[in-house]
Amino acid sequence: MSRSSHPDATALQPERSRLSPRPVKDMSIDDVAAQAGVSVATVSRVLNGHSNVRAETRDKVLAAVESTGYRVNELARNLRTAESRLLLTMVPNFGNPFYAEIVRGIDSVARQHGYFMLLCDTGADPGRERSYFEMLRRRRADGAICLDPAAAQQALSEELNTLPWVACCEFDADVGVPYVGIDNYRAAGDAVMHLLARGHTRIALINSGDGYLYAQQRERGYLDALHNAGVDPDPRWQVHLDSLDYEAGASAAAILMAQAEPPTAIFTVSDTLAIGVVKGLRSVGKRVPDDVAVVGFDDISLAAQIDPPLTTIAQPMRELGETAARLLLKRLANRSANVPGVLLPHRLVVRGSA
Amino acid sequence: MSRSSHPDATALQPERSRLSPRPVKDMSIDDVAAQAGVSVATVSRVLNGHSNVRAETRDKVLAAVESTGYRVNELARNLRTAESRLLLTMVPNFGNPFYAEIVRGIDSVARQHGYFMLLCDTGADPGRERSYFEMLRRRRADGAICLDPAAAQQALSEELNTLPWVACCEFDADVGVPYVGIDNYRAAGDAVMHLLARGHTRIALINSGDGYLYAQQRERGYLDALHNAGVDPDPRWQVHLDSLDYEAGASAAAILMAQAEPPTAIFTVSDTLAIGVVKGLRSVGKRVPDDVAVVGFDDISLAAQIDPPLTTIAQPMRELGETAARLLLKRLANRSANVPGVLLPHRLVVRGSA
DNA sequence: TTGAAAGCGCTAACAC
DNA sequence: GTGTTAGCGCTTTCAA
Repeated sequence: MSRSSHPDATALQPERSRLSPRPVKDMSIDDVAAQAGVSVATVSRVLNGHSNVRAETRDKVLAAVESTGYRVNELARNLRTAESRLLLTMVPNFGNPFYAEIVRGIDSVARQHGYFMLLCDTGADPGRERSYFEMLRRRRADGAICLDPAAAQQALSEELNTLPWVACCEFDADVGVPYVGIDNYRAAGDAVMHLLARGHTRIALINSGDGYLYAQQRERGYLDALHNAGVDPDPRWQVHLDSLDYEAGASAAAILMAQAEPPTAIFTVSDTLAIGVVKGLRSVGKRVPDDVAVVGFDDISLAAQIDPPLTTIAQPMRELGETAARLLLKRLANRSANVPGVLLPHRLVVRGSA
Repeated sequence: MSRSSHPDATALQPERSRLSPRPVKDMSIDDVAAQAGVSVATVSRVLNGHSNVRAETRDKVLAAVESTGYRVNELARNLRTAESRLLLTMVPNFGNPFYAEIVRGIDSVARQHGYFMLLCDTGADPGRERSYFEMLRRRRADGAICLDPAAAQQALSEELNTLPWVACCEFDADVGVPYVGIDNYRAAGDAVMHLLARGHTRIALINSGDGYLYAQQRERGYLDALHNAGVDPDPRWQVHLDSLDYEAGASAAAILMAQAEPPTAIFTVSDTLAIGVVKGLRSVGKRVPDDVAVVGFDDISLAAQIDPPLTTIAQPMRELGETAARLLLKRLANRSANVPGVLLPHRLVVRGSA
């Protein structure tokens, strides 16, 4: 039986008033039962909001709970009900502000359904990632949402398929794991077409490592958009970075501009990178957007704050998180439910940088 | 007899790799014991690395674990050992990059000691905060680290004292809860003295809400530093904000500059605010630092990236987190241990903005 | 409407 | 070194 279908037990356990002293030892359900003069079964029923309890009995139990300062031991409850009510969220790097809003979306849906969310920083390390999936196998968590790159690929070769998890942002539609994300190919195309429409043809791409599926998809979107416009992309303008942080973007931009024929526009697969690019450009004396236009990706809250404000592809981060959580919950509720993959819309946000 | 050892079981599960068949049903320690021809106690000993097991027996058990695909059920283990091995970390807002590195520090120490860390976003809401403390009482978590403002104050009036938690960054030394933080009073003084040394006397303070202890401490540091220099602080230059985000800083700066006698320097209690201030200043045509100098607080990684790079007070964020985790672990190991309060050093980092 | 009792899967005495 | 067994604190049949 789902606990969330009943009134929250918290409501039945009011904060202890200052008048009633703290229990000397930990109270168990037996103590409450003894105190109320009923059986433990009845206490349990009251705690879980079952209706088949006489009002008078319920009051006795509640009074006993109050006077003993009893708190349910969820360790015991979890064992009995065989669920931990914990959801894992795996992110490659929670210092990256892109994830913050997604995680909020997940958290809010999880809480609404009586789950807690455990945020796990994997450092995009498959080893750590696996250690978190291991938590699922050990019943420490009921399910997981993975924003990490490696998992989707590993799911092909391992029995990760059978575990209750969903992919968010990073996904492989062929792998049989429920997912939510955006159409990275088209989003990248939109960014490039915006730059083309502004008259740019020497358009660089600053990408993350190839380990990321989205990196591959956005690269194809970039290349195809260029081809469709009859522009021949210069391979020297495509750079892959291991890191998404500001510094990485800054130095990549400086290196790009040191070329004989430097690009006049830079498309970057993340806003954090783009912010670094703007700084890097400035450090070599280039103005944005006059000398070089910059387009980012994600639309983190910072994007509108920098100088110049960043033109970028907005991802619906909150919805991404909420949707991921809903898919997972659906899967948890019914293990054999056919949970779909879903693609959410992106949006080009034009600001000052391009 | 375990069904997965039957050849047919594999054939019935085509989606799994044929190399390592997974169990059809969940294996328990009894299944492993049966498979290995030993008792459950022996299996438990092997699993927990006890030394008093014959090597030969150990191998038998390990082989049985392998062949059954057994995973320990930590729900059961937790009930038996009466610990969840989960630590809570409560932050008012995990979108704020200031917390990211602290949380990393906590996480790394926790993991080293076999604990998982659950990150909780309280939104600085005492209600949500209490619901997390409630998790402690219900044995869902073993201990907590709180970076939230309200807890310290509440600890005075409630029996929060008796719960296993430590305060980080936001603390009240009088409250009897172990804590780690910096000397906010002196740090603010250092920032103001730097500005004074640069010749400023019209120095504004953009502070957060009074609910934050650090806000009060930094305000006193600011006021006293000014007094000590014989400067009379203009009350119109002290603003309190509900929010720490970029927008809040931007509009506060604009309003400050609209005064008849606007300040020539702004000290801000957080880098995020300071970044907003720089943008707000720019939007009303003021140059930084030529027209107005800006000093931030925290030294988040972004601080060095913006234009101009931010002068700020650096907090040792990683160490703050690591120390908090160690204090908590110490308290958990020995409930009656006398866990101290600790103050870590801050540092003025001079960059371009002041 | 209530109670008695059987476990959930594990660890740790205690016995051999 | 290894096995037997008694719980950990709860939920949930099943009977009354």
